[in-house]
Amino acid sequence: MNKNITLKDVAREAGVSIPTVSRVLNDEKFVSELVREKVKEAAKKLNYHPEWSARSLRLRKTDIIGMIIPSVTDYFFSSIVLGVERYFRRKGKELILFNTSNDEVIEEKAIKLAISKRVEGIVLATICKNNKVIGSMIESFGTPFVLVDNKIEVEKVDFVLADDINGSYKLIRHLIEVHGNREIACISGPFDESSGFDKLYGYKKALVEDDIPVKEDYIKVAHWKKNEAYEATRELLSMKDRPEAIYCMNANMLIGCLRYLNDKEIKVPDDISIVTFDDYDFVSAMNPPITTLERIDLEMGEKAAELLLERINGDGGDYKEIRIGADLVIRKSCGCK
Amino acid sequence: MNKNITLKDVAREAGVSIPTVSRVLNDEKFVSELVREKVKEAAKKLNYHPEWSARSLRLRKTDIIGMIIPSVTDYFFSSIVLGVERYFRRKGKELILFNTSNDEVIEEKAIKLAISKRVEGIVLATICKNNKVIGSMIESFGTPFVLVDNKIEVEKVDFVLADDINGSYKLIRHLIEVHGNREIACISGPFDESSGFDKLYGYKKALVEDDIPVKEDYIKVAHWKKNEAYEATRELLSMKDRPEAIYCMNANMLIGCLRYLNDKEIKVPDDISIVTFDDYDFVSAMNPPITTLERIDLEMGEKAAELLLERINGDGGDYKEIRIGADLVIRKSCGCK
DNA sequence: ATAATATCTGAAAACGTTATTAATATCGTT
DNA sequence: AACGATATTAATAACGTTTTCAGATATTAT
Repeated sequence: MNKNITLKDVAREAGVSIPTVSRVLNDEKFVSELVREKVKEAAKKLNYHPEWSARSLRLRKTDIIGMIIPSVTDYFFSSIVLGVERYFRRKGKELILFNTSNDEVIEEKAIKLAISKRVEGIVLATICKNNKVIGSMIESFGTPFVLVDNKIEVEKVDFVLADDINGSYKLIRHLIEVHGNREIACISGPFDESSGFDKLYGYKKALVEDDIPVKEDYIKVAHWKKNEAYEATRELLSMKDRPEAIYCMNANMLIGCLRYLNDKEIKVPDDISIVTFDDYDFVSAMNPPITTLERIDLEMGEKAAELLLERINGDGGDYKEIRIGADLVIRKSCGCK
Repeated sequence: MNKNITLKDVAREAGVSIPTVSRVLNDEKFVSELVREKVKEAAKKLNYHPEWSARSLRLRKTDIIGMIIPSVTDYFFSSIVLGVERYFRRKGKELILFNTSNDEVIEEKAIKLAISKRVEGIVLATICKNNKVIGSMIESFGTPFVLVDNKIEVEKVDFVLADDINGSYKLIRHLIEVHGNREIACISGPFDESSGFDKLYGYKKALVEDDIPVKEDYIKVAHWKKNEAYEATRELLSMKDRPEAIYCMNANMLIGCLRYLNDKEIKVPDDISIVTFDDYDFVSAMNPPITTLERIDLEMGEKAAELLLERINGDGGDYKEIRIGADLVIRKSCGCK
């Protein structure tokens, strides 16, 4: 284990003072070519790496961004992480990842931890619902936040959200207009999360437009979970007025739904049509491929990162709420050829 | 933006000296109950958070781990990230994520960056092949490394790897012994990566055991990629001696393969059998569900984290190479009922 | 009562960097 | 040749913590 090389060592090697080395390495002006060369050479020779905690202590900036998500193995969130990471990598900032495992307590701790690590900003996909805790935490710190995916009641924060209402609306309208479906069920997220609420709103809006009654029995809340969606599908298919189509509001619930259909050898789209909100690689590899909406997760990640950086740099202006829309991706599971 | 509260502020508030506050907050001995209470109260009142760059500068430890992977959106890697994150979270360490996008140059930069950030250790899933650059970089730094997924020629490093040979072997033996298949093709990773090489080795070993000739035409290298696997599947199915079964060596290539089969409406397992190496959520939701091996990615992540921590703490002992094995998960795509 | 010991507290230094300020060298102009 | 302006360098302080180390106080033993 070789002892760390510091500016002091480089300075001695190059025969100059410490600040001069610092100036060279930070590409500042007011240093002669000769010295510049000497210093660079010495730094290279000694294999110098700056001590970043000293730097950030002095500069009062860490170049670190916090990213707090429920689950990195969720297709949706890992894509957002990619978008955020990619953006900040180009800007010379690092990403610290916090995986809350869908646990509100862990989420709270993660926020506190991130703050105490002096991250410059936080991208947060919260699972918090009506709970005011997170909101007041956010407001009590000076650190900028961008919230993705879910909207909660909190001031002075930017939002990057999916256009849940219109996405749902488009999917359901397709089933109605093109396939003449009227008996359309949905496997839903919880309504106390904005994404669940809005997706349901879009679903209802599409039905109401053709005076199709909204049957409460057709709305199954599966909390974005595979297992619950499996069960929900079972219930839907055992109804006497079995639906003609099922709309899954996320990829996990699609998986649960399809598992049930496979187990019972129920044919898609002959026996029942399926549509889902999120397009991931495997969605198009299904048999049949599933009709869905374009992917927006990467775009959401990049946009969130962009907003956060503006806010960090102090030129964010008014707080924004950005909705990212998506067009239909029509495949076969809805009955299209 | 409220100015940061420091030990100094807390000390003044509590009417004690700075070191005393430090001692209280770090739960050290030699401080009276009275003072302890006063300080804690003051810290809470002022909402004190330690300045972590100062702390790590003084303590010469950062509590930060670097995690370098090719792609966080890959099912395999995101699970490893989860395993690593979960382990280190419990140990009070943070995870900085580097996504190299399968680019060797970015990977090199990521390593250097991680080192200069003084991470205490690095979990690396390298895409490096015969290239000696990464190896010599690793050896030149004092920072502990654990390499996952891929093995390269490098000293003084721990490895956590899948038991690629036996996994492949089990899958192919199942096709041979249970289904009597002899014409078995594979869509493979590149052979200059250990995981590709070893998986191919297991595949051949299984064939040779029954004196089944290894046809080079049946081995298609698709570099773990969806698109290339799509093309490979096309080629395989247009051969005059079309195979009875295809073995996909990772989930991405499975997706590409299935996309082609769906496009051409080729039935699994009636027209062709399919097996794959990795089990992910969607693999069991396919129609039919795909026969595969148990998931080991989470275990790999946790194990890698464990080894790295031992190494950081200096009680790692001899360098290890750990192989994690997995049993078959038999579903319907191989022809089983 | 005194000495010895255990317990508590504060002053000062150090970690490695950058910013400020001051000092020196260089140059062109008169 | 002397002056001021400018370019280059060095000395020093500061960022917020923890770690000596020494001093102070309380406790116990003699």
